[in-house]
Amino acid sequence: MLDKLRAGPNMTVYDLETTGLNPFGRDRLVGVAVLIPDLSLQTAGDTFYVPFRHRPGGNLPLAALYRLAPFLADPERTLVGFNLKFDIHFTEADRMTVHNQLVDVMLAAHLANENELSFALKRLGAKYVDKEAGLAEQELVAALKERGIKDKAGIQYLPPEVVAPYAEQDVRLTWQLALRYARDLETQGIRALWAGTNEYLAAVIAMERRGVLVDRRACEVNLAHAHEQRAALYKQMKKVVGADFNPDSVPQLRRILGQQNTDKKALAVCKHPLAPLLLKSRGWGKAASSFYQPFLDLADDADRIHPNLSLIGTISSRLSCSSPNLQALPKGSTFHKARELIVAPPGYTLMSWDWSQVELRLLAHYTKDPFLLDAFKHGKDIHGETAAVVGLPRDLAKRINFGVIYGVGADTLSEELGVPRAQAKEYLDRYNQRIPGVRKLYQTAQRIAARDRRLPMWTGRLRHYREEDEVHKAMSNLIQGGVAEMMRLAITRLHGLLEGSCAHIILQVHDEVLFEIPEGEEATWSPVIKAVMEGFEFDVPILAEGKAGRSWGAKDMQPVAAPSPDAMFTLGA
DNA sequence: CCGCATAGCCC
DNA sequence: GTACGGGCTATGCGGG
Repeated sequence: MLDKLRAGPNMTVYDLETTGLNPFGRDRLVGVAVLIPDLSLQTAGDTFYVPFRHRPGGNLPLAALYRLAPFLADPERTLVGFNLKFDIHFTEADRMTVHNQLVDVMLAAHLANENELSFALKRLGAKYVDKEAGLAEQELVAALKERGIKDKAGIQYLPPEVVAPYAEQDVRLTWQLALRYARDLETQGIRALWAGTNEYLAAVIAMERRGVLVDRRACEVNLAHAHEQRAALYKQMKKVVGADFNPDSVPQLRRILGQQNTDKKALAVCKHPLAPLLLKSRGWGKAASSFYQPFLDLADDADRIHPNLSLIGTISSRLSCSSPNLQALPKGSTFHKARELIVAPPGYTLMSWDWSQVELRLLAHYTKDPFLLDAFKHGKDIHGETAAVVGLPRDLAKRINFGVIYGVGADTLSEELGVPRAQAKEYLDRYNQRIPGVRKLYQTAQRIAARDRRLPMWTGRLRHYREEDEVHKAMSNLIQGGVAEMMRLAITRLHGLLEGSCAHIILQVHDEVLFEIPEGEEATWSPVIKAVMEGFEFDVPILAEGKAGRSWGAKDMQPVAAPSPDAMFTLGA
């Protein structure tokens, strides 16, 4: 195989079998499937399956695995795979570094159609390559079952010759899909975006691998405290109710409170003596079960959490985040102290950089509305200006500004603002009268989406519309997707600039980037980060603000003195 | 065991 | 009459 790798094209199709799903824990690769493609397309290419950790034996020594290392480290070579994040994490768990150019077929599938019901290799294979693409896996599952193994994680207990046909079919499917999507994306005119998202993938893989450091001791203390609080509150609530009950059961609460709605908003105005206790109990419960406990469960031996950052998790091209969802950590309240648990390692500072009102700025760019352009070009307070022209308090204006991006209607707005429907309608009418560009963009975007069944973001990325009833989201998609594309470009650029240094990107939260910066290098990197994040040529300036501290918690973070970078980096528009 | 409903957290 | 965009997770509950 090594000879053929050397003699063949500078391209490897690569797929690993593993003992499980967690490369940051105890799971390791079991075998390596490789396809050496025939770029003339005369043949299907040669496939190999090399076993290393099968329990029945028949393995090659790990020394043979490391002979792949030079190929994987070669920046001139291309690595083709399906969900390469997975394969690369496992490759690196065996202390090999991947510096190939990446081509991820799963990302192509998402670019081609973000509405795809499943992005599983077998499903896409069956749909676009071969109806029987699932057969090899069925045989594999049957072989597992014969041996009383219910989980695919048991693949290591099968002999290599049983696994090989399955593993080799996966690389074959991957390659066939790669060819199929190359044509598809070419037809759609978005082939270049595939290269762009593959570069971004490399940055995301690095973020996941580094992960974030959690303060384990503080997690344990907070968890115990939350449990104590919850237990004490239950005692009080039991007295109020007069019997045992389950505070997590909505049907029981409905009976006790005598009302249908038991959510936070309803409880806030509920006169029942149980309501305030229940609110507190839920607060502590949420903190314990959604944040403190998962942090402890998911942290590795070095107290680092490696979240799953999915590039196919949203239709808008944002990242989604799971295990845990670090994009949804509470910003701070009486109960939740989750962000404070994300801390800087010794010798480092955490830095957070976020864009200021970036969605509204992109909205200004698209609408070209004089009011919005003027406000942002002259650094005015956008919510204050909106309040002045619409004729309402600033905090309500702020909420209208967020609402219009989503295409808010009078009903929702009246609920949101706590004013009568007629009043909300009046606000919206006045908004549209004084700032007419937004409504116009809403209609234009919707018209294009309905007519073409697709809508391009400013980078060319497409949002595809299957159903007519989705096109009302067009403007929102355009703005949210547009910001996500800005973030993709900024992160890709920053990843390149930080490579080889001791400063690292560790997380991205839609319009915010979190860094670990070595102490003393803050002033070195701040201008670079600021310049990249502000380096967009739209019709209004794009601004980024930095904060730094020992944890991600608001009270630990201090503003970073804002340097005025030259326009060293431009990401176009 | 799984899907749905409800609740709650984020941008 | 329609109409607030995009996510993830925990828990309970009812059907199979």
